[in-house]
Amino acid sequence: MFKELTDKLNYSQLEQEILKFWKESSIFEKSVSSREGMPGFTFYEGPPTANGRPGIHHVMSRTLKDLICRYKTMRGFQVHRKAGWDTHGLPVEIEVEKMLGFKHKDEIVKYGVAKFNEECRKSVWKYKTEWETMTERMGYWVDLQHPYVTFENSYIESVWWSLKQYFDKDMIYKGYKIQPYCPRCETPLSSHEVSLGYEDVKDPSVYVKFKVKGEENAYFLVWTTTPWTLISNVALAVHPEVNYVRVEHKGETLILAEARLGILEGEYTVHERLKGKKLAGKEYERLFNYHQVKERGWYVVEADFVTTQDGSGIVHMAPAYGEDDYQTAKKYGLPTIHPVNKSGEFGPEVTDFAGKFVKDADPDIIWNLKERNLLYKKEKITHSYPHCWRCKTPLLYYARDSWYIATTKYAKRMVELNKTINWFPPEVGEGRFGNWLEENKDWSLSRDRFWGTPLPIWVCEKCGALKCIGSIAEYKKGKNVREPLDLHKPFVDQVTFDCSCGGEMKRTPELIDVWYDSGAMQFAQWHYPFENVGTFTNRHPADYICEGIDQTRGWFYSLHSISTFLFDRPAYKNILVNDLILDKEGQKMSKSKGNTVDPFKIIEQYGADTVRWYLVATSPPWRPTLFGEDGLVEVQRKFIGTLVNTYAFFSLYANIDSFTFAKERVPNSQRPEIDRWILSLLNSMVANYIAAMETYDVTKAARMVSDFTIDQLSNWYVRRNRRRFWKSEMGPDKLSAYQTLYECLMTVAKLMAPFAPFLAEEIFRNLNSVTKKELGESIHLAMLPDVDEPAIDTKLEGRMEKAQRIVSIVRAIRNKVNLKVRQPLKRVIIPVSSDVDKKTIEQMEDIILDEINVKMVEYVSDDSEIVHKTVKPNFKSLGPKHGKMVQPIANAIRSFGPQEIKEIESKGEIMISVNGLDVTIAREDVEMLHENIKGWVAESEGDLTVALDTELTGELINEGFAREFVNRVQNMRKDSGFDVTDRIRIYFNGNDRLMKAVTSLNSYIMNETLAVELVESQPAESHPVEINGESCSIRIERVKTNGAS
RNA sequence: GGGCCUGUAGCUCAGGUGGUUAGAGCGCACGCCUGAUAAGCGUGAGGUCGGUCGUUCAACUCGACCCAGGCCCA
Repeated sequence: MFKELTDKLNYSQLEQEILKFWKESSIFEKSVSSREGMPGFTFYEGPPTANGRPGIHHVMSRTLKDLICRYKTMRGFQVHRKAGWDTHGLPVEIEVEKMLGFKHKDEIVKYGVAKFNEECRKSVWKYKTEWETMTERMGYWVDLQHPYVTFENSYIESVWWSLKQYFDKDMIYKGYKIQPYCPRCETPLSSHEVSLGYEDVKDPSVYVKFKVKGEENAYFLVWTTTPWTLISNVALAVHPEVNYVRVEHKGETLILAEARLGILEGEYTVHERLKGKKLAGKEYERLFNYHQVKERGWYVVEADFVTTQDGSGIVHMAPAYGEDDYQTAKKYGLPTIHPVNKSGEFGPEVTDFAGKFVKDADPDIIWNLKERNLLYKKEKITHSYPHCWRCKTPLLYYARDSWYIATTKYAKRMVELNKTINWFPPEVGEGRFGNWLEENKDWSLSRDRFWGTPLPIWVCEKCGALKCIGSIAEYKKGKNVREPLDLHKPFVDQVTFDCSCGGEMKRTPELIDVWYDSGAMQFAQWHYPFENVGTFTNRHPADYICEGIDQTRGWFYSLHSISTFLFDRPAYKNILVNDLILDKEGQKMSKSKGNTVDPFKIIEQYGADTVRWYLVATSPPWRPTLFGEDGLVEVQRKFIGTLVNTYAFFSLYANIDSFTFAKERVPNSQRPEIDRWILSLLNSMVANYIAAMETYDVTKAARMVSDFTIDQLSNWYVRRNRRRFWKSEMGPDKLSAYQTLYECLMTVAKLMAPFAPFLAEEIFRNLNSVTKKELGESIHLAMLPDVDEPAIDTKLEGRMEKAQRIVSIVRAIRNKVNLKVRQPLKRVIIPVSSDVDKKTIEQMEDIILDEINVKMVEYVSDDSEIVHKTVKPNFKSLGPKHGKMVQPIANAIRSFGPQEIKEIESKGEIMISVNGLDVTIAREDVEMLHENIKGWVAESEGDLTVALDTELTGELINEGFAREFVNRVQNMRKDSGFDVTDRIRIYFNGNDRLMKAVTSLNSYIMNETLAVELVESQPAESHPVEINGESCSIRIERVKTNGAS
């Protein structure tokens, strides 16, 4: 027996049962082990950061990861996928700090770094459980039993090994970097944290005069919103190509960009116009002289980043406090002045403002300038400025000591190798990622934190020599190595080495960027090169990775950068990028807005299949997806529900008929046309599906499966063929019907399996448990079917489409003239232009007639008098031939009457004169339309026209009554809860007209309703029923019989 | 300020090597069909295919510019 399902299925419960089956039968493990010896397909898991609960967007990317892996498995690949956890970094530290109630970095030191890191290590697993639960529940198959964990010694050892490769080639150096920094928390923030804390604030907007050296009364006019950085000014920057002017204004000479003259208040006279590059090198007088420096400064430099969008077109440079400033200073060898301590206060040497928090010193500095007549004007400006998301302190940009990887040295190679990667969509690879590589900057590697992979560089206190440790073995040669080994702070900091100079080498205190951790997973996940060298060789690069677009400059980059340097090849071959999930209003989901979606709740409510299908089918992954529950309801009702119903229909009748697919497969050639049609469509779909999947167009693939299932399989094939299942005797025709529907269901299940693995499994197992046609115990061990090329008959597909269109036209006519489909009609008239045309429709006649409840099709040759034809210009063919003449010619064609049309049909062309020119119009230059048929109700759609004979004879009316009668009886059967196979007795009574119809067609009625007897009576409990305006009463009762059918 | 993406019906989305009549689903109204279907079908209302300019016989489609939204960067 096939297990019977209903569409009232509890999907969540069903999924739980399937999860149990997968677990108990180790199906995931078998899906890998059963492919031993087959070609490999490697997936790299981007490790989730373990600092928060999984969200719906994680369900999205995990669905995409999973479905490609399942698909490849079903195509015969052995798919390797190892789970991973990103366990280091500031996010973890922040969680722990919150837990311990810390507000300052110092508190961690006081608390003890060892204890703190121990808390971090524990904190990670708190979230891991939730992730694992979600992963499992949604059906994401990844090897959770053997994950890579970035804090494990073996992982760190691999990371160290790779850093040493860089170090040995002289690719790691120490330099300065401008970093956003919270002076209150005394910590630099990552860019991600910075983006959390933008707020609109009012800042001073001041125009300052810098006196030009050697010129009387002449000043550069300079704009800034951070007056406190003026203490550290060392240069002014102009754009070399921008026009600057020297103006006479209120008795002074000012220099500024011509485009910014509008900022001057009052009259001015322009004396000179010159390009920025002409100003380069000009010296000016320092505003403040607190610091002595060696380097030359205080002159005009050229810089491309200068704009005339705001300010004066001359930019003040304080290399310690701005990235652009810093880069420019490096280029020109300018001095750096950094008089601010770690709390954001001026040092004692800044005598006038010493000890003041820099932002608070702004008004004093402005006052100071004003007194010295160096202030042009002062305003307020509102702009968005980053704040610490924890304590709301405005962030400062500081130059800080930092270790770098010289990625710019191999950036070109990264660009080249990127071109060999298949990006989906391609524009992310070319644009966002490609441009990023083109503008590559050295990788700032170090972090001044506690919980992370320590930078394995030891520095000699005496001679400054550097030593990079690349393995645990090397590390153990140091002093004070503690067992058990823990390659974290503070233990690594206690280890020292002897320098050849006799000095002692101590570790530089920094950690490395967590992005390096995750980027190293391509080898560190197998502890390469210390173990698994072969595994690494076989599984690098990855065939496939998939993450959110926010990883472009994160993981996508760290993988690519490291791989390019270490292995001179890309880390991944195919990459599917997914965009954000927004709420249904298109707003970003955020906890503060309260519009986030709890994935656990959603999955329990709708089932993982529905959620997965919805996320993939609703819009391409690389486009932002608007998440709305209405969409989930629709997916479940339409696709999932329809499929379950189709299966339920199949199992209901297959069980009645004991169909088990035991008999041999009926060859396609011996199946009825409609079976061959659906099988043809099915195979066409398989071909299209594979093509879409191979280019990672998963949305297209999913949509075609659901369109096929809903429109063609359920609403046409099954509906058209119901009678074959429940009416006819078991014979070749019925067998063919069962086999065809079975094949469709099995194939649909397989195609949907990567996307909706649970229901696919249920259908597969239900089907296969009876037929045993597949060897595997799970659909996820099965192979996708090959395309059965000979089964594809595109002509047949075209014919059926035509039939469907004819049916649709007739329904429209019936609707218009108010004749319901239950009323049989005599004939339809279809004009045909050729024998081929006629034959095409003839082959579909049975289907058409049955569907529209009409007795016959009458074909009229389209040159018949009654067919009213028109022609339409075919621009596709006329255009290239006639160019500019096309419009007048088109007008001439539109005015063709029956004579011209006849001529063009018989001779294949016609000569006409347009604007005095002779033009030949060929058959292909026009589209022939049958617009109407004289004397009939007709409708057209495109090149198809159908007319309906609406005349009703007494006989037809009788038949109409009979069909209505059957309909009422069937409804009563259903309402009474009778089995589809139950025999019944019908008692009925009505007026003469009705009685006559019912009696004359009683065998038809009995046959349709499985009635053994049709009794004319006036029963007491009969139901009053109205049929086409006539009243009658009907009662039915179940009859006991021996045996079925 | 830069890069990329998006803009098609009230909503969610298709479509296109340029061809004159732009589609589907949801929602609304009316009608129909139904012994698998809380489904389906038909009809109606609903579109200057974001705007301008250009290329072309012909632009929703190609190009330039602009506007709006999003993401990333600065």
